[in-house]
Amino acid sequence: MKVPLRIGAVAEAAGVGVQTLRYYERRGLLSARHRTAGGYREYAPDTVRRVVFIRRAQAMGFTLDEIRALLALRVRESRRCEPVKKSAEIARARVREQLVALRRMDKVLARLIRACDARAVTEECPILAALEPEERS
Amino acid sequence: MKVPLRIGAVAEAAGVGVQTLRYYERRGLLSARHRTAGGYREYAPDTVRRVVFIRRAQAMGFTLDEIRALLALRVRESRRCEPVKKSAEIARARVREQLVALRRMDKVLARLIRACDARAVTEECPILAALEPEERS
DNA sequence: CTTGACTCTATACCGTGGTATAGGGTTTAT
DNA sequence: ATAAACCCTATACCACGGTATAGAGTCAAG
Repeated sequence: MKVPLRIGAVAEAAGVGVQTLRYYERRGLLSARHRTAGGYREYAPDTVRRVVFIRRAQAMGFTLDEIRALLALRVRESRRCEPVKKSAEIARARVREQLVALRRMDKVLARLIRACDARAVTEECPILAALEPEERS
Repeated sequence: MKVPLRIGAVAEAAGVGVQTLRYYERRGLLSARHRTAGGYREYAPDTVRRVVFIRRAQAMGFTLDEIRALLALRVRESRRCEPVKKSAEIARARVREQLVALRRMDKVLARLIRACDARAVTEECPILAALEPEERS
């Protein structure tokens, strides 16, 4: 693998598509330091690390905008933890909110599915009944 | 409130926007039985119930496509529970998958945030460090 | 110097569930 | 008869994170 890398090599090494890298560039998460005379992007080898960083942060629930901020922090002030921690706390709060909503859904669905099994043959489907506005409650 | 209802009355009664109702129509969840000479949609009063049904099902994690199927089932064979139950089980499986992923995210984030609090002043930010591909592990 | 693999920009499109806007027509009360 | 309030279609746009396509140019090996 040669230095500097071209977009295809970076993409393959990081396990993403080339379109994705250009998309990250548009979103401000990535930039090619140089271009060849013909306009080809040339990347330093540590660009691959940067892309892997992005994918990992995504997997943890950070948005691309948040990751852009994290990357800026990483470059500019790697010893100050506070802003990064704040970002992580925001991401975690979002995650926990979704957890609460999903747990509620899971409970309701589980209950309805059980009701289906328990119902008598002549009764209405309990799931559909539960979705109906009370018709003659 | 007159019968038949116009789109604005249905929207208000169900607590949604008129655009949303037209959107549901395009998606096949709703249809106006008649039109006036001038082309206005006219709805039966139980359309409001139908829309409330849709919103409730959405709140439980069904997609609009799934809800369309539920509505068809509701009309055609309200005593047979099986296909509805199957739909609910698919929805629940999706919910549980997301729960697993989110719990994992929550754990990782919690650990990293704690690590931030625990670290010595001279150390690198543990969150950023965790996102890095191992540089010299 | 040609060929094939690669790259470039620009633009459109995907899914999801809508919302907003433009430019018009209808209904109903006064 | 007119004006307010409502409705119509069609189209574009929003977030989000990309993917696909068209049409052109470039690079490297043989």
